[in-house]
Amino acid sequence: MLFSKFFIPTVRETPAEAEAVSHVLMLRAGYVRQLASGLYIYLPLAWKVMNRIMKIIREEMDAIGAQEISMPGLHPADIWQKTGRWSDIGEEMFRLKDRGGRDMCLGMTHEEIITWLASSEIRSYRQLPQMWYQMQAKFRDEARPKSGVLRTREFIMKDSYSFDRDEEGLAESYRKHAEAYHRIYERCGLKFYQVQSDPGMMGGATAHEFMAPSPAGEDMIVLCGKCGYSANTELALSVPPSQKLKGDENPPASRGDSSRQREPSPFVKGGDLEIPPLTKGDKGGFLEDIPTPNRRTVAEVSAFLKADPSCFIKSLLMIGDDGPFLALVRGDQELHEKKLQKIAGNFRPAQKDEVKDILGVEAGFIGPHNNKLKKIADVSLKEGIYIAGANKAGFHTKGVKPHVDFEAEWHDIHVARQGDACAKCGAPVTLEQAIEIGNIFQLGTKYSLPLKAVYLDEGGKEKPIIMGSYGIGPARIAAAAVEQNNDKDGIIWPGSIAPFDIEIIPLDMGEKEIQDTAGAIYRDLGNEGFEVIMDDRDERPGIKFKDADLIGIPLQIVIGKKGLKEGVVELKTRRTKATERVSPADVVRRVKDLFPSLEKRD
RNA sequence: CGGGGCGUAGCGCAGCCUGGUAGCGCGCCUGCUUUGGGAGCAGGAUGUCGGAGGUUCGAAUCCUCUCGCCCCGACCA
Repeated sequence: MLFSKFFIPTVRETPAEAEAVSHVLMLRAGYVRQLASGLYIYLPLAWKVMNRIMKIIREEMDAIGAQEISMPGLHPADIWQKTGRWSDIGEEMFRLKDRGGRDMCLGMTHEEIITWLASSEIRSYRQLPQMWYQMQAKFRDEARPKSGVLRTREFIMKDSYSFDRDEEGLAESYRKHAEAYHRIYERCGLKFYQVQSDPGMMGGATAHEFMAPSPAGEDMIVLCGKCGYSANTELALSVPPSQKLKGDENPPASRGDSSRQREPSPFVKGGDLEIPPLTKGDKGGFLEDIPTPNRRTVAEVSAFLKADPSCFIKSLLMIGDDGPFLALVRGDQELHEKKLQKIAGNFRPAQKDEVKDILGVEAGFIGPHNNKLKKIADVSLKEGIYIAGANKAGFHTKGVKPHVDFEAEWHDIHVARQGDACAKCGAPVTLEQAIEIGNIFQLGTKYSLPLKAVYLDEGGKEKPIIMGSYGIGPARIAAAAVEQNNDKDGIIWPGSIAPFDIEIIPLDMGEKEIQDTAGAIYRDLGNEGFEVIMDDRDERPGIKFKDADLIGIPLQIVIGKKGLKEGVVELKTRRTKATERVSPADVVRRVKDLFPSLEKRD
C-alpha cells in the first residue's frame, strides 16, 4: 500500500476533546473521527486493526466449536417484554416505533433474540450443546460516553451464547470460552487479568471479566499475588488492617474467651479516658458517654478525641423495603453500597428528619447500641472496642464492644483497598485500574424459562436449556493495546494487530536510487506475504519519521542517500528504536528472521 | 441526572471583564529554494464568532433561552 493513496489524516496538535492516551493517539494518528458523543467513524487504519482483532477472535471461537451467525440490530419489543428487561432497563435502551406504531428497540445485547431462536429450533437433547456467536453492533444510550472508543453508544461486540442440557455442560462451555479468551488476548498482545465480576443485570450466578490494566480503565480490580484471588471491587472481599489502638504495636487481643486481659486503650488523653477492663462476658456497664459537641463526622470526632478513625463505628441509617436499618462500618472504612444491596435489597440513606424520627437524635450522634433496629455490620467490626455515636445529641459513647453492646448480621460490606489482606490467603492485595475487555456469564435459565427455550431429554421430559453468554469488545482491545503500548512519539502496535507489518520510508522520492531500492524492497516483502505500507509522499524526512512513529507500525525500513552510499538501508524497530544496517539484498531474509519476535502476520 | 468547563478559519488558541464590525500559530493553495526528526522566502484563500431572541445608534463581547462537546460524580448488558 502506498501512503499517498491511503487515507491517513494525521494531525500535529492534540484535539481539545481528547483526554485518554488512546483517544488522543487514535485521533492524532488518523485512526478515528468522532461523529457525535459516543459515535465514532473508524478510518482505514483503525478498520484494518479491527479486522485483525476480529479475525483472531473468529479463529479462537471457531476453534472451540462455536458457529458464527448474524442477528438483527433492530428488535421487536415483545421479546424483551417477555424477559422483563423492556421495563427493567431504563433510558440506556434506544427505543423507537415502526410505522405501524409497534414498539421496537436497538439491541444492547442479544440474549433475548438468540434465546428466541433457540426456543423455536431446539427440540431435543440430541441438538445440544450449541455455541453460536456473532460480531454485531450494539446500541446503548450511555449516560456518559467517554475516552474515545472505550465507551461508546454504538459498538461492535463479539457476543456468543452457549446452550447446554445441564449445569455440567454449561461449566464446560464456560471453561472453553475462558480458555479461548485467554488465547485471544494473548495473541492480541495484551496484558490482562481474569477476575470475578458482578453478574448485574445479566442475571445468573457466576461471572468473570477480563481486564486490561490501564489508567484509562473505569474499573478497579483486586489482585492477590500469592493465591491468585482476583475480583472486581464491585464484589471483591478483603480483610482491612486491624484496628489501630493507641500505644499498641500489635492488633487487639480480644479473640475469644481466652483473652481476659485488659483491653489496650484507644485513647490518648490520659487516664480519664481509659476504658475499664472489659471481657467478653461483660454486659455493658463500662460504657461511658463523652461530650463531643458539634462533632459529627468520624474525621471530626477522631481529631477531637485524638483516636484513630479505626476506633470508631460509622453508623448509617438506611431505609430499606422492610423498614429502617443500620449499616455499620469501621470509621476508617467505606461502605460498599452494592455489597450491601445484595444483602439488604433496595435501600436508600435516611434523610435528616427521618433519622430524628426513628432514632430521636440527629445524624452524627447515632450508634449501634441502645436501640433495637436491625443492623448489618462489616466483618471488620467483629473484634475490637469502639467509640460510637451515643444516640444522644452531642455525645459519643466509648467502650462499645460488638457482641456485648450490640448484635448484628455480619457481612463484608466495606470497599476493598490497597494493602488489605486477601480474604482467601491473608497476603496483602493490590488494586489496579483496568479496562473491561470481555466478560463471561453463566446465565442458567434466566432467559430460557421466560422465552420457553426447552428440550426433551432422553426420558422425554421437558427441561429448560441452560445458557451462558460471553462478550468481547474489539474496539476496547484496540484501545487497551494503545493504552498499554505507546510512548511520547505515538502508538506501538503489538505485531499481531498492527494495521501494517512494515513501513518503508524512502527519505527522498526525488532520488532515483532511493526510489528504485525502496520499490524493490516493497515488492519483495509484499511477495513474501507481508503487509507493507510505503511512504511515497514528497515530504521532508522529519514529517515521514514523525508520522511513522505516530501511526505505530512495528518495523520501519529507512532508505536514505547516506545509507545507500554505504550500501545499506536501516531496519528500525518501532518499540525500541533500535536500528540495524542491512544491505538491500538481505532485507527480506533479515525481516523474516526478525518477524517471529514482532509476531508475524498469520 | 447533579457539579464544573468549553463552543471564534481545517486544527490549536487569543480577543469577551471595559460594546465600535475579528486576530495569532499550524495547516491549506501558488512559485522558487530546500530534503536524515514536523524547512525557508514571497504571494494567496478561508469565518452564519454554535443557534434563537433581547438590550443598544452599534453585540464575538452585555442579558435570556437553547443546542452541542469534554471532564468529575451518579449510572453502566
